[in-house]
Amino acid sequence: MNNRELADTFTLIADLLEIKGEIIYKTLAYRKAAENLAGLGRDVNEYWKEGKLRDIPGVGEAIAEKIDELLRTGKLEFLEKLKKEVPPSLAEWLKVPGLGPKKVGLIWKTLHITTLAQLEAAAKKGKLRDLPGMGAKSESAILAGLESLSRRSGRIPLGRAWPLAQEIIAQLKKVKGVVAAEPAGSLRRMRSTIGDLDILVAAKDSKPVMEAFTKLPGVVRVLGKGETKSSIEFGDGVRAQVWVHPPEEFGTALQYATGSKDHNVQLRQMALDKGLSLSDHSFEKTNGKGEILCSTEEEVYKTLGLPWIPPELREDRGEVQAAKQNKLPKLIEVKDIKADLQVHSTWSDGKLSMLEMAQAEARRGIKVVAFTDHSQSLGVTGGLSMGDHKKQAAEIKKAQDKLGDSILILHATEVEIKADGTLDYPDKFLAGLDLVLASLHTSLRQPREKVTERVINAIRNPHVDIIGHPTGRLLMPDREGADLDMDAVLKAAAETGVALEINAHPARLDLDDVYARRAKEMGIPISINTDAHSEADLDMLFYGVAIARRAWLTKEDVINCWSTDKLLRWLKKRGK
DNA sequence: GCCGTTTTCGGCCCGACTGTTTTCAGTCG
Repeated sequence: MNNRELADTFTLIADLLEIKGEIIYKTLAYRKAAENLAGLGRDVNEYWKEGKLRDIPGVGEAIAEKIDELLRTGKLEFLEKLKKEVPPSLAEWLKVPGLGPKKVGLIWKTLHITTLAQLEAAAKKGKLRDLPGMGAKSESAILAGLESLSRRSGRIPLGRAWPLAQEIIAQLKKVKGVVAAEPAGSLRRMRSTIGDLDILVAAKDSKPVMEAFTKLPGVVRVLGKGETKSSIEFGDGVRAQVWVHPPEEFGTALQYATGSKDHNVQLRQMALDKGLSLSDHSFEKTNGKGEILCSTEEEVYKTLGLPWIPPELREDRGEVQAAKQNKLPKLIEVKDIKADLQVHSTWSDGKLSMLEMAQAEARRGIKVVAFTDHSQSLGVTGGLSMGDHKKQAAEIKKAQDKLGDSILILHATEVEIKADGTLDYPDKFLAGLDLVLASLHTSLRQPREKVTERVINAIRNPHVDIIGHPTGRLLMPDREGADLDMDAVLKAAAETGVALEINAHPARLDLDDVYARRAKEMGIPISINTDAHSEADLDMLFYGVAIARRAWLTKEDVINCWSTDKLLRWLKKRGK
């Protein structure tokens, strides 16, 4: 069982316990443990082997025993018993917007139904409205929720949420009296996937903002409309929520709405230690009268005696401690990136010629571009034969002459790590290229040992410089990555000094922050690349930088920020 | 069920919004 599966198991336990009516803090404990397992960045099996399960935050005696049983036997007696008490299909009901554990429990216990289909049928027959505490409105809300659930497809990729949020913000900024409008929540923290879109607006009068917000184009449902908060749903199931606060409270409000929840818990505790109670409105003095208003986030953190913490770090992963000690990293920024080491041209599946692409890069201040067109076995992309590379080299020479010293082109390849674990070109050939990036595109569903071995083979190849999008996951469309033993992969990378990529394309964002941070801690160089196939793709770089920032990376950690000399020396030392 | 420079028991965020009610429960973030 891997981290994800364990996390899912504990989430299921939490759901079922909540429906059963167990005290809320017990279910919270299971959820907390599940969250920490999912975001661990290290294989739980490692903790288990070392007998250190309880080092995992949120894992105490009872949950450690359950993890142990799951890892030993693949089963959990406790859960099997629980499933007999509470039908596991009821956990699905909790995903219906507007349905919580209390109502699920009530409907299940009184009507003796357990599936979503039965729930829908009951609502349509008007059987829900007579239940205690429910009426015709809650019944139609459940039907609307069921419909909305069928439209939704889980979390929204950042690459979809971000542009949509920018559109909404642009609309809201046009409303009279709006002083500021900003993304908040996981969107502002730049998580690779977002639950709902959170937006914060500063304005004295909230009414016109709420009017404009609930009438945005594409809105199919208004889920709520109040004085300080409203939420809407778009046709594709995406939900957005807006808070409106007066400008003098904007700092506390933005801080609050940005989260994460756990980060905020820490700040509130710090506030209490100072005799202050922190809310989205202000700091209130706990002893008597008086409050401190903050119009900016800087003031909020300053009041707590902290430097401002970048939103990408606010995940309760040690950032508050680091801020206290004034040890926050100076996070990488887009302007620090001087090289793009995975770019495609018309030689394979790119839209532009190498010259056009290099010019587009140069316009964006990039000094080195590596053309990593696909290798021969990836037929669908028009992968290059070794003969093609000779012709490509000639074209690079021509393009370089035209470009002068505005930008340096590297003759590179995105070489396929084939299903049998070998690379798509012989070593001798790879040795002649300026840069070799090796990636998985095929046979991602191989068993863990097999697919891990493929990647490690590539890492151990002396001619490979970078592993591209290491897990192969896709966010748009949603496709899980290979079942890699990331501990083994990171270990091999640390030993050989090969760089691991954070692929900036919003469809990938691979590595994600958790592994990128571990890679940094292990001294593995990171490479952030656009994987651009068109000029528009070049402007997606900020997504990759955002993931790097979430991973606490500085410009020193990322080879794309190095001077051209340093980068070339590094490539040379790697046996080129 | 977890956790502890408020430490082995007693907290664990809490306010906005909605619907079904007449003072509150459930959901959500």
